Amino acid sequence: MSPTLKDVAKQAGVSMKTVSRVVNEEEGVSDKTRQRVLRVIEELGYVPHIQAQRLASGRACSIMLHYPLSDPSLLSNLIEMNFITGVALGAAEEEYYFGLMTGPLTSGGLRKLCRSAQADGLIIMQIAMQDWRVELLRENDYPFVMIGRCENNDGLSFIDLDFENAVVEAFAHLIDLGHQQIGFLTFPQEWRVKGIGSAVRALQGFESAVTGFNCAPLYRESDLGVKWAHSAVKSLLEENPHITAFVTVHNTLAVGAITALQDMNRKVPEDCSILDVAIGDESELVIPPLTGIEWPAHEIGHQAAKMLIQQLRSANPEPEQILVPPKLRLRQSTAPAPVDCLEKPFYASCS
Amino acid sequence: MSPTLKDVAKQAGVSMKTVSRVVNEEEGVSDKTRQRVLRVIEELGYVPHIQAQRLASGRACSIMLHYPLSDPSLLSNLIEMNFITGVALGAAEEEYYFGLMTGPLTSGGLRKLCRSAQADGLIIMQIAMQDWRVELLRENDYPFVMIGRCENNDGLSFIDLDFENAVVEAFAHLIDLGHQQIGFLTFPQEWRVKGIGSAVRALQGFESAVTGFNCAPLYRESDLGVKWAHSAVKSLLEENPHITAFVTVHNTLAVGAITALQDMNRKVPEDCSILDVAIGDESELVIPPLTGIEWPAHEIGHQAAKMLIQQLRSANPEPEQILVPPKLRLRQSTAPAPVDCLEKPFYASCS
DNA sequence: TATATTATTGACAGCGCTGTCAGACAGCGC
DNA sequence: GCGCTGTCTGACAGCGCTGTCAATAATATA
Repeated sequence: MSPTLKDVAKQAGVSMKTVSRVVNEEEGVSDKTRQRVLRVIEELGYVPHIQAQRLASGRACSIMLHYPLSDPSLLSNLIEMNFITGVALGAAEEEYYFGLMTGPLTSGGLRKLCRSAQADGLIIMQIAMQDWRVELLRENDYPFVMIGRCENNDGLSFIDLDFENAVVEAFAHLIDLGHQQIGFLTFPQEWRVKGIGSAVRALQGFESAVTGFNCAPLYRESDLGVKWAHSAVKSLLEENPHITAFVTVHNTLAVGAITALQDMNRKVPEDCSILDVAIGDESELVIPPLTGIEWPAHEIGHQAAKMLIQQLRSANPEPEQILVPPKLRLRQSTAPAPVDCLEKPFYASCS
Repeated sequence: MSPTLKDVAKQAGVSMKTVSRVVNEEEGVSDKTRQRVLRVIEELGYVPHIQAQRLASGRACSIMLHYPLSDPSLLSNLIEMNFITGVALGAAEEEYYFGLMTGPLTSGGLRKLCRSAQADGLIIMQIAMQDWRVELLRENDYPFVMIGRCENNDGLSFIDLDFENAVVEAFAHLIDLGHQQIGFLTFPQEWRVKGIGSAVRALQGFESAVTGFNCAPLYRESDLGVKWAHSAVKSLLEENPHITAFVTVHNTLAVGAITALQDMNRKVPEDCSILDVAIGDESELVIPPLTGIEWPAHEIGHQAAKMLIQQLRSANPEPEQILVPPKLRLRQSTAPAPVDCLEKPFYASCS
C-alpha cells in the first residue's frame, strides 16, 4: 500500500512527529532535518491520509452545501446552478473539499450531518423566513452560512439578494419608460406559503411598487416552467389587455411570457416589455436577450464559501451579513411604452 | 461533546463491539441486546463519527466528481450542470456523500486525491482520447467511471453519448426534410486539438455525414458563446448563402446561429432550420424551441454514480460500458427546406 | 566553566471506530 | 457427565495521524 508517515519517519531516521511537523509546515524544525524529510517524502511519494488527519485533529477541511431541489432534473433549477460552481470554486481556493447535497433533509439527517463530522461547516439555501434548519444548527453550534435570510437574522451570517428592492427597481425602470399597466409574474404560491424568503419578499416588493407608483395590482403566482408561465400570462392578459410590460422573477417565467405574447401577436419589446429579476448570463440565450435585474449567482456562491471558511478559521467569528443590491442590466426586452397607450387616460384599455 | 460509541456501550452495559454491530446492522446480536442498545442510542442521540468509521474500515462512503470547467462562471458550462445534480442524486440514493471539484487537476493533485482516501471512487468528465487521468487512476488501482470515453477503453467503465452517430442522425433528418446545403457548427478547434472526445467525434460524425449524404463540407469550429457562434455563422453564410439548415453541437451555438440569421433577415425555421445536438430541456427556453438530439445529462450523471458505487461494492467488478444512442426530439426550429431551393440544381445558389 | 535559555526533537497516548479472534454459554446426542 | 456444535459477546490491537509534554542539543549568559 501507499507509504505512511511512519515509513517516511523510519526512512528519514526521525520521529513521526517531526515528519508531521514538516508536512504541516509547523515551526521548529531545523532546515537540515526539513530538507531530509522532504527528500524522503518526495522519494516515497508520500501523501497524508486525510481521514486520519481529520480524526486526529478534528478538522475536516471540507464544507458542504445543502441545496434542496424539488426536482433535480427540472429546468428551473438549472438556472441557479451557478451557485454551486461558485461555492465549489471558493472551497477549492481555500483547499477545502466541497460536498453537495441536493435532496431534502430531515431534522434527523441534519443532526447526523453535524455530528458525523463529515464537513466542518454548511451552506444552506432556499431559506424560509422561519427555518428549522437554522434553529437546529444554532443549537448544535454548527458553523453555517445562509444564501438567503430569515426573518430574524441576529447573530447569523448570510448573503442574499435584496429581492424586495429589486422588484421595486424593476417597476421604477418600466415606469420611467412610460409603462402604466405592468403585470407581475412571481414565484409559486406554495413557496410563499412555505415562507421561502425570495417568494415572500418579491411579493412585498411588488406591494411597495404598487403603492409607491400608484399602479394597478396585476399579478399572478406561477409554477416555474415555461408552460405554466404561458398560461398565467395569457389569463392575465385576457383580463387586462392594456398591460404593456411584465416583471418576472425567473427566466422560465420570462420565456413563458414571451411565448404567450407571441401567441397573441404582441411583439417583445415593441408591443410589450419584459423585465426579468434575478437572472444570470443565461438571459443571453433568450431571444430577445432579457433586460433584467442581475443576480450574480456565481459570485454569491463564491462569497458564501469564503465567509464560511473564514468563520471556521477564526476563533470567535463575527456574523457577516451581506445584502446584494439590485443592479439593472439593460438588454433588448424592454422599450418605451407604445405611444397609443401613453396618450390614453390611465387605466383605459389599449386594445 | 457528542456521545461516542463508548458512551453508548457503557450505558447499555455491553462492549463497544456489540454497539458497533448494532449500528452497522451486522448479524449475530440477540434481539434483547439489540433492543437495549438501540434504546440507549436513541436516548443519547448517538450518531457515528464518520471520519472514524472511515479510518477504521477503509471505506469512505463518498464519491467525487471531477468536472473541469475552464471558466466556472461561463454560460456554456451551465448547460451541462445537470450532470452534477444527476451524480449528486445517485450518490445520495446509495447513502454516499458526494464531492465536487471543478478546478483543473494536476497529476500531483490527482495522486493526492487517490491516496488521501477523501473519496473511494471518482467520476471524471471531459475525457480526452488519450487521457492522462485514466492512466494515473489505472496505475493506482483507483476505482473510477468516465462520463465520456477514450480511444482505447479496454477494461474501463464509461457512459457516453454516441456523438458521432448523433451528428449523422442530425444530418439525416435534415436531408429527409429536403435540405441539401447544411452548415455544421461545432466545438472550438482547441478542444479537438486537445483530443476532447466530443469534439473529435462530432467532427468525425460530420465527415461521415458529408460522405454518406454527399453534402458539401460547410463547417466552422467556434468557441462556445452566442457572439462567437454569431460571427461564425455570419461568415459561413456569407461564403455560402444557399445554406438552408444548420447543425449545431451546443445550445449557445444554436442561439448564435439564430441571432445571425435574424440579422440577415432569415427566419427560423421557415428560411433556415436549426438542429442542435446534445442539449437538454433548456432548449425549451430558446425561441423557437429547438429541435435536437437529446442528451439526458441528469440521467447520465445518475447512471454514472450508480455504476461507480456498484463497482465499489462488488468484489471483482466487471467494466460496464454504456453508449447512449442519439434520440431526436422534434420541436420547432426545423422545417422542410424552402421550395425555391429544392427546385434548383444541387449546389446552386439560392439567393 | 557552570548555568540559563532557547531551539529542536521524540515518546506516547489518544481521536472513534472496526476487524480479528478467542471466550462464554446454551443446547444437543451419547 | 462428556464432547460437540452453534450462537452470542467482549478484549484488544490497530487504522494513520496529531497534541502534549518531556527530553535533548545548541546556544547564550554570567
